[in-house]
Amino acid sequence: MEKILLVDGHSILNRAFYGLPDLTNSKGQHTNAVLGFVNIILKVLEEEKPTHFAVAFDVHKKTFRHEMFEDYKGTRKGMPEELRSQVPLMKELLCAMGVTVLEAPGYEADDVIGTLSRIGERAGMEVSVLSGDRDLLQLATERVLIKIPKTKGGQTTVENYHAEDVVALYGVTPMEFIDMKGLMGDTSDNIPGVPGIGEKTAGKIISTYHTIENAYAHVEEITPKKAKENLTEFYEQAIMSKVLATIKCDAPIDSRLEDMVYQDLFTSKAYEMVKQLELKSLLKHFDVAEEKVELTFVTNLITDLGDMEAYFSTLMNCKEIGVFAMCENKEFLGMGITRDGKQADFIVCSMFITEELIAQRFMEVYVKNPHLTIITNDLKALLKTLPIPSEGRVWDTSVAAYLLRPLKDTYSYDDIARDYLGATIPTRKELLDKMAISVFVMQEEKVMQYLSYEICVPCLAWSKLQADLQDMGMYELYKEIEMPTVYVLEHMEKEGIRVDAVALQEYSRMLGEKVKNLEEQIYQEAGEEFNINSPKQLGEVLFDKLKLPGAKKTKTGYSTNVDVLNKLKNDYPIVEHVLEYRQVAKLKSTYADGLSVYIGEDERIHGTFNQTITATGRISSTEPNLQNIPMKTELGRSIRKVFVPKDGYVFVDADYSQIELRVLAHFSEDEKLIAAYNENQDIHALTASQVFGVPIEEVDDLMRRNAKAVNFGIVYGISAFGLSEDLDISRKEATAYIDSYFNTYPGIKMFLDGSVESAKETGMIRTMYGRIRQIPELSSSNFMQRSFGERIAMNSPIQGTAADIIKIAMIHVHERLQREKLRSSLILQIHDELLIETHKEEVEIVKQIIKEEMMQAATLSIPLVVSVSVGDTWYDAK
DNA sequence: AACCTCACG
DNA sequence: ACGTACGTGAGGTTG
Repeated sequence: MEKILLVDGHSILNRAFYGLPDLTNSKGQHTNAVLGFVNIILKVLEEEKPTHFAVAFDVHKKTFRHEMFEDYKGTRKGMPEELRSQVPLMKELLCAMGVTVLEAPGYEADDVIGTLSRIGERAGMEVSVLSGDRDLLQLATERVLIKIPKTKGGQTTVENYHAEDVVALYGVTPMEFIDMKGLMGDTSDNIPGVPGIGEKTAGKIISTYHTIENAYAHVEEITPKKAKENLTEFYEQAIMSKVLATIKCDAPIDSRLEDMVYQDLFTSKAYEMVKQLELKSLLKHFDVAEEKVELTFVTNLITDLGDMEAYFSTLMNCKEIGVFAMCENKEFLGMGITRDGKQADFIVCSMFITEELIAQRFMEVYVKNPHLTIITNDLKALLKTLPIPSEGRVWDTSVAAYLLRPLKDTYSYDDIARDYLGATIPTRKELLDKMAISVFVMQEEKVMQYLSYEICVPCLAWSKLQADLQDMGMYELYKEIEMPTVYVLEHMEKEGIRVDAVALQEYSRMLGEKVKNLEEQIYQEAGEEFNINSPKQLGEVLFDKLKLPGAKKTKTGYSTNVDVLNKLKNDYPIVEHVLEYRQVAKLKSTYADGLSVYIGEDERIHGTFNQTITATGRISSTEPNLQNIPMKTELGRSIRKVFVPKDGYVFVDADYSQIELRVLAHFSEDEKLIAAYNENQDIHALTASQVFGVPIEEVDDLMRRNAKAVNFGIVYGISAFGLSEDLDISRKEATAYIDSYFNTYPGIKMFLDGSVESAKETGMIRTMYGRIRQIPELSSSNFMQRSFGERIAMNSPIQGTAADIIKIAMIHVHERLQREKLRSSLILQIHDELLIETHKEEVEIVKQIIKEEMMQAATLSIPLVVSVSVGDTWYDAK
């Protein structure tokens, strides 16, 4: 028998939207509702196996119902933008899938579905209706099945209702269901009903009298009294409500049933759209032979010395090869190479095939074959064993993928394969779990599969990545800034920084003593022993037991952070001691003890610098983090005394003066700010003078401090709230500061507004050197999310450009130190600061180089100012 | 694993 | 009315 499935488009899309977490593609388009919709209909199609299929949508135009109630459906006009933008996409995708999309001007989707269900019934079909809206239950008959999806514990199940099921559940027939609703009303649909009659009373009345009219005829018999009175008084309204609640079954339908024949949804048109939307999980449904990427590789083990020699000679004729250093726990096990992206060759280390030999042979080939291009997904790792010189013939796919989508958290081969080859392949974890790679397991199927992926995926994906970089105008950024940066970071990691382990231990011991004393004192003041490190226990002691004022709540309990405690510390000694305890404990655990475990045999710490982490283009530092070594307090700062150069060397440290504000001055072309920088004025004092309207010589410390906070706030994407929190002033005052600031520097206001505006248009921001960052938050309907997006749009071009500039400086400094054959080395980058371990004989030249290269890294409309200092420890070199 | 707190730019 | 300053990483507690 023929069967038609009718879907209530808006209600299902709505359910999908609220049922799924937000999902955004790389262009900033929200896609969660579309994905959820498709998943629901696929499930139902599978269940129902209909012969005909159509989806109905409301036309967003006033219907006659609006004329009766002006605010009718008022609740729906609040549809969030993230959902609204998905409605046309959904219709388009359905059309691409060959599904009939029904809309009737002046009629709700309900009416269209009602009409079609009657047409289907009359044509002798079975009818199934899928909707999230229980109103549709009135359409149920013996032949019309209403299906309502329900989410239970993350699983979507569908409830099915024929006429008898409606009777069983509500005690009324589907037709009576309308009358029932006429009585009880429905706030979400703005159907008034009769006051004082809810679901229970309505059910009782209708199951007895079957219609509102009949109930009215017997109104004297109705109980309770209240219902009787109200029905009498509001009878007209009840009848009107019934009309409103009635789904009309006479809507004009353009399409014919024959047009609604259900056929294969996975057309090539739909495939294109799903790909555009980046709904990866749907791609598997498409059977597009040429597009469906099957990634399987031939593997080949090379364990014989002669075979290796022969293999390397074949590389003399190669153009592009994929390379992977097979390592485990910093031990080199062999080299993986692919010449065509189809076969993965493993050169395995042994007694005869040593790491050095592989590296030597490989380098020979690289030098002799100038057409050879090397592609890898982690160049910095590869360079640890293969010191390939940077000649513009080496490409890192993870860095390329990072530039294209800097918000992703990983760029593993499986990410690259999915995003650039359209292939879903198992991750390392899925293949190996916790298994370690060794030469002994290298012949195991899964290990070989894993290695093949690492070797071949970058090789296959490179052309697409390169094209995308070019399309996005980032190829130069990639080639001239990001790739050279890989080499500098690798160099810094290899060099490391020397730490005096004995001095560090002494520092830790000293801190330990302080911690002990503070602990005892705090216990005494609290009258009990508790875990001071536990915000929960601390909060209870301070605010419950000792009844201190100013308790602020977090999600889980009292807030005990510095801002809260600082306000109390002058009145309560215990609070001051807790603050001191916190500071000392942090120094001991994170820095003194935390750092000591990283000191290697060579007395040095070799941290990791990450290039594909931050959203803005900055570098990050891990294991340990060398970019957050204390500086602000003397006790903390003194840890820098244990960072020492090797014998015969000193530290030369250079940092940019206010690079972000200078970038802002350049971008905004604000005359006053530019003039101030050109005259090398004290920018915070000047800002204070302008904002507070006093002559510059009368600016006091507090005014300058406040102005400085405003300047910072501007760079962060100013908000009155943030500034008021930071300065502990009222919102009103903060607003006044900001207004005054923008009056002083109108160019800045123009620039920041322009940044937000263009970000809203394009969904992304761009730095001076073309780096992008997508900002999906900008299209959020949530005020907080959207405001966050706006602040990102103001801050990221500035922070990102500063990050670009220091990368350029690093590259130039490093190259000059190398080119001039100096013994000095760049060893740290802390966002606007570079640290060079400098041979004592090279101090002057290094000072000159670093200053010059940092200043000249970018040409802005104002000078880049760099301050340089020299010292025997990092502490002294600041 | 999530949360809080705090170190840096 | 909403409730945050931008970008990070690490250690500790808690469930």
